[in-house]
Amino acid sequence: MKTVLMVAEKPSLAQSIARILSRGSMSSRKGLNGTCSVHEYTGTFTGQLVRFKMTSVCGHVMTLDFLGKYNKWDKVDPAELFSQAPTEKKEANPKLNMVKFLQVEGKGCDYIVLWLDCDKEGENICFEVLDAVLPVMNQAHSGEKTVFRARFSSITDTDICTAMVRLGEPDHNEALSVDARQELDLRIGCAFTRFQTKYFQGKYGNLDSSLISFGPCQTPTLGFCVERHDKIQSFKPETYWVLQAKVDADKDRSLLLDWDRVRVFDREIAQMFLNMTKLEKEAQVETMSRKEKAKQRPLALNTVEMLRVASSSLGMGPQHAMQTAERLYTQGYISYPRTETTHYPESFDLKGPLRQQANHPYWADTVKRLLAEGINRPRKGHDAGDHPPITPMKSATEAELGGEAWRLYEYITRHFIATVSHDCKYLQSTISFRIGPERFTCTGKTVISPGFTEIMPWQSVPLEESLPTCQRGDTFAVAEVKMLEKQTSPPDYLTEAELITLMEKHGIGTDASIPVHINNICQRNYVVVESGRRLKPTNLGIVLVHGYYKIDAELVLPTIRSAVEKQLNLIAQGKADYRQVLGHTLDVFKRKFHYFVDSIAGMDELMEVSFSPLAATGKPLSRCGKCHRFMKYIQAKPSRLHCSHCDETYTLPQNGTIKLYKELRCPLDDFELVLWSSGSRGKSYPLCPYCSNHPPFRDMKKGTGCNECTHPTCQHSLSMLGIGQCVECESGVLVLDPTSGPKWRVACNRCNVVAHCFENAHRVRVSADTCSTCEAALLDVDFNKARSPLPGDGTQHTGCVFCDPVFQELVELKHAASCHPMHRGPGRRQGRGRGRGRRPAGKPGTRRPKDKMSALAAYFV
DNA sequence: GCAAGGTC
Repeated sequence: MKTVLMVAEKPSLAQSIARILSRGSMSSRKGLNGTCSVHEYTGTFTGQLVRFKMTSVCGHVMTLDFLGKYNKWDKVDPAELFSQAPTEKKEANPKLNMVKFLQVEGKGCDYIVLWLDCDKEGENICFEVLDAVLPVMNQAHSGEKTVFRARFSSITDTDICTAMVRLGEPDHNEALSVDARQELDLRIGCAFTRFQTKYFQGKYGNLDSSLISFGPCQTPTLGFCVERHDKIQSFKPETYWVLQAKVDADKDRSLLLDWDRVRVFDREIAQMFLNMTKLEKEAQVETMSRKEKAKQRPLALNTVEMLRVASSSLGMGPQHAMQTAERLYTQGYISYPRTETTHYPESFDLKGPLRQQANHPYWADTVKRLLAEGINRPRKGHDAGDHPPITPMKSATEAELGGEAWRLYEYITRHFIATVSHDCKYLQSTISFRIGPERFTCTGKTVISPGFTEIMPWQSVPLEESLPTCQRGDTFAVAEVKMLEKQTSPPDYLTEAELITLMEKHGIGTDASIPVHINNICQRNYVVVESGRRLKPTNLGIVLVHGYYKIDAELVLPTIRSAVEKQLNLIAQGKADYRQVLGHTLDVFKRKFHYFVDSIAGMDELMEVSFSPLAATGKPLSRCGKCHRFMKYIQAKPSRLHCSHCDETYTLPQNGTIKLYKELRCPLDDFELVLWSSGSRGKSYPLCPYCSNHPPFRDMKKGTGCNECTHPTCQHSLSMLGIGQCVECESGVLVLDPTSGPKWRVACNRCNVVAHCFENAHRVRVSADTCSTCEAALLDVDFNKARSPLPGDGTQHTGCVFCDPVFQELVELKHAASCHPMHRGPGRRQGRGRGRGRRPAGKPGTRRPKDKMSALAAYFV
């Protein structure tokens, strides 16, 4: 029997599609990466009985990057990134082992059906999948077609089944347009980012951003925020005047009337109108109208609208809202949260999800009534052909979901119920009056039926008293006419919700990437989120945008993305050649880049005003090995040492603190050593600022400390303080932390393993002798006389931390704590209680530390 | 160390 491999874009879709096509009779298993599943069933394909294997990727299989040597910032001129620097495709997520997985599953298959999302990115992923799988599939008989593309517009039985019988071919042009986009974004973004970062970080000490980035999406996003800032700055309040009239409606009620001229900006003219009306005793009714109006129920929910409401009403940032929504999705509470679609397919079962909510403590009444009286068809929205609108899939309570997730879920559910509710109907009454020569109006609204506003009370029509019934010619006594002086007020900073709307309008980013761009400009310290989730640009953000305006405004205009996308669409439609468009666009931006580089002084003038030069920043800390003067420690991101005499800057490891290390010097370059520490519970090691930036030995990497230095005799080096191979990671060596006493520690120089050794020793040295069992270096320990753990009166002991029975009892394995819990990666085990984390000595199957010399030898390869 | 786009 022949086998048909089918591939969707994400695991959840593979499952839904397989369930539809197999009519529920499939067998499922996890793939080798633990993330993607394979669903198998038999059926017919091109008239024969076959075995179907439905699986998925996880988004893009490959990502584009420069060849390794072009990623060395100080060796490559950013201008080379436009053409000379070759690019290569790498696996997008090496942990998922996607290529291997696809090849294992694709081996021996005869046909492949591509079920990737029906957009350009999906089309591109089709070819990534084919590149991986075609080489291992069975050879086709001559002329036989083996590659098919399924095109579907929603995940419904009819659409999926129709797609299966109308298979087409993947569209190479669409895929190529994505290849072009990837290459443009990479080359342009990296060139500008590297140039700006190096230029400004080399001059200023208090930029407070480790990166001065540029990108066709993030830069215009920042541009919107600064544009609003500029409007606020340049705003000049103007005084204006309005007339306000009050008439008596009944004995104890008066109506406030609005002036039809709204306002005037000339006091004397306002005064003239006041004079003409204030003596009038009566207001005459010119017209009275009553109209039934409706406030429409909302369109079904898509991602962007969810993010807007999450920010403006729930006070949740887009990134956080998206993470919360993803969790609700993977736990089965809501449907797929990334969708542009606001329209339910005709066949969509709306009552199913609604019935789920029929017993919910908060909205059972509304839902039951809707089910009994019949739901309203949702409004016709936009169908982007991706996924159905965001819909609650099962009922949940606050206790079950907890705080944030509940609030988002509650909103999604109320919104869903609203979409199948009726519109809100209200009566709008308008009375138009004349007082002397001037006209005034009064409007009032009364609710006829609340409709959806019952479930979305924040959308309710505000309660107002109904207006009196009257007709043309009726008169009301004027109680008062007065003139009010007011001032125009500046706009406020842009809210996140407004920014999302602007980005969507200008096609900057996608539903999935909009939160990422907003997050980027926050993390790079270009804007800060203020109360009400308003985005206020920082000095750095303002200077950058004003600089672009000065040099080349196109770099920050919202059209930069759409202009390029227009070109890319020509490729997708087959109207332009991929190479030509790519070459031409790169050429345009290369010219822009050179012009930008030549004109950078224009941006620098603005920088000078807000930021201090390197030489004027920081505090003196350690001595330079070249001129022996003090270098200044610049704490602001990225932290570094600067020698103003030599005009050299030495970057330091980030996310830690730096101290002078006993005025000790590096034997190689005479620089004073500093001590890097990740916090009281973490790791620390000495570091030579010069070696760390210019590694003295071929095997040493940049950015490392003395604990990775292979100097044969320096007392701070790995050679002198190294003990043995790390018990967890492949390449690390456990090194004695010479500063850790009296709570002595040994820490891996690569991963975050830390072993707490001896609490009450006043001296610990690494011996030249090695353990006869495991060949790790022995430790020579002098314990405190009063609190020695040794039997009898002994205070001195030499032994192996792994094998010596005395030491084994004293060693406890932990993981270094980072400065802040946020910096800890996922899934990292934290230090455990005494005992459990201890190394199980000599237990079969556990990895023994390699001997010290062979571990060291690995460094010299 | 960089972009933007998928997805986990």
